[in-house]
Amino acid sequence: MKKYLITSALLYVNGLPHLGHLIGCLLPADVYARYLRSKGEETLFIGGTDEHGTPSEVGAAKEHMDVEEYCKKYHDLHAQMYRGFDLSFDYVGRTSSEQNKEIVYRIFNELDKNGYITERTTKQVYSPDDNRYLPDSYVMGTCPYCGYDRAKGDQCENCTKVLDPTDLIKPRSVLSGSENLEIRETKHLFLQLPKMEKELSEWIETRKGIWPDIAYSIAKKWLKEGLQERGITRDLKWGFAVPKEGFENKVFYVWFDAPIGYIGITKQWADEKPATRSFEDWWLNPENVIHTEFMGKDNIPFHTITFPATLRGTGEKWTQVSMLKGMNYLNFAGGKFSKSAHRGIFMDDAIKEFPADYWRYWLIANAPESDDANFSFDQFAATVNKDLNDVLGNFINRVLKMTVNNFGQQVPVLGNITNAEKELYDSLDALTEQYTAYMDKLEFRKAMSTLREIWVSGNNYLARTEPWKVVKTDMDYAGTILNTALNLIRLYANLSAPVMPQTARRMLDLFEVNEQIEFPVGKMVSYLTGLKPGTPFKLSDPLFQKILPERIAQLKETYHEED
RNA sequence: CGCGGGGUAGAGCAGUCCGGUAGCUUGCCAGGCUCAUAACCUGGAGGUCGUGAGGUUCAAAUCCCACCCCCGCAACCA
Repeated sequence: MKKYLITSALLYVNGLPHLGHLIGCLLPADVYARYLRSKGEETLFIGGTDEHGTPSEVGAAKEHMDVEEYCKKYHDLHAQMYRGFDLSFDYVGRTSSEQNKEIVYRIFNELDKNGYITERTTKQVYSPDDNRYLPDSYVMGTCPYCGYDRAKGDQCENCTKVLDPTDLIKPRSVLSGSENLEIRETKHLFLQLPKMEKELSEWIETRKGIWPDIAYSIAKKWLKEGLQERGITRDLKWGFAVPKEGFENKVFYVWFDAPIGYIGITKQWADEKPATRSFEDWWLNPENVIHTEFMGKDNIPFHTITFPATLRGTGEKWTQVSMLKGMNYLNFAGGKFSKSAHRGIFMDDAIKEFPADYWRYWLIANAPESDDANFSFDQFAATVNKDLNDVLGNFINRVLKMTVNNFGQQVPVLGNITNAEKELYDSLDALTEQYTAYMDKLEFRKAMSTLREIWVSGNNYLARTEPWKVVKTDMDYAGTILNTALNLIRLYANLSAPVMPQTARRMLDLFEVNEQIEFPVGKMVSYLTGLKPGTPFKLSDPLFQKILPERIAQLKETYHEED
């Protein structure tokens, strides 16, 4: 039996994650992981924070903290928010861990041995006043082409020309504003991607039609333009020291050690219980592991080109990515979410406003799969009110109350079934098969639309059988209808659990059965006759609450949503 | 002519690969039902499918060409 390895892109530790990060990788990965587990598949779900690099050093300085302390602080905050949203990671690790260092060194040494690492001297901007080398984008100045005075050293945002820091007129440091800059020569190590171009190209070709278009086409684009050697070291302090003579005072570039972090974090997980776990089972076991990666579209080149090249270059049999889900961006009120400007909705605020499942359902049902999507409170409220309250919540409520009023607080006896039940079974067979197919293909929007259809089919069944009338003439059949409807609640719990784990648990716990979540497969009739007659159930408050117009207006104001 | 994605009812989307009477959700209107969270079920109105009195075809949202608009990316901000 193959087993499933699921990784969500490691978010940069600087600052707090917002809804865009949540839907970009964390949440879809979690839904998929929960789906697979509930089907009984052996699943390992890995996540964590990406910590090395200039932004961490700068961020730490701003908060007058030691870099390590700073990263720990934000790592812990991230992890706390992941728990708040019920993200079921098996381990939330760190790219700065000892385990990752070990793997990074192992991979680097293999690459070096195999001739994929070369040295080259480059010119780099050094700022004595900041006491550091500056990445190109940390140098600002006047664009020589358009005269824009806030052009960055890698590109002018005004005229879009690609620049070198040395092109800028009156260059200055973004950090200190100092114009006292030097160009220093510095030696760096480069990964020879061109050597692997052909091999990568052939492999990517096999992913056509399997990966989403956006992932395949971005990878193809890079290959078409021709791969270039890529620097994997930096002149920084915060990072893994490069284990090579002459480079001891340099560290690996974040994009070299970040994806390797998936492996390092798996080792962190394994090291907690070395008797029963090993990272080799997952990462050096390509024949038996299906690896699925989730990421935002900006991450696609690194996951389709650089990271696979890094693993291949070692000559070892690392587990490579099988399926890759690249998401577009979620925008807020027509603009972008922004960490630096703190614009949009951040995960810590979101969880204070509404239960995790409200967000989880809306985000997955509106996932930016084919294009960038927008978040607005009007749409959010409309979906929560209609799908969750009216269609699902109200169904559960009406069934429970009707049963209590006619049969007491227990599941009535299932008597003879009629065409109405047979047709319900048939339609649910078809719908759940479709739902499963969409989940397998990671087509989340379509999966949610099908799940909703499944919920609607319950209301439809009641409209057709009219149990409120039947109770007056035929209590046996009325019991059969309500037995079926109660079983639907249990079925819905199991089907909805990957997206709405808390709600699903509450639904299942209405019945005193003490069951685990289990994803329904095969013929639905067995799931619709599973509750034993006489099983007691609870009445509970409605599962969801509507978001009223005043609340919407208030939220728009609090979060500065523009119309 | 940098590259990629997108432009389909008021809103949000599917359909485009493999041409064949334009579909879903919401909103709106009407009817049904009255068990339920003013909920549920059914029906209806609403679109010259970005533009081109373009091309191919018996037939184009779908294929080809040109142009326009929006979003993102350009390898040192993850």
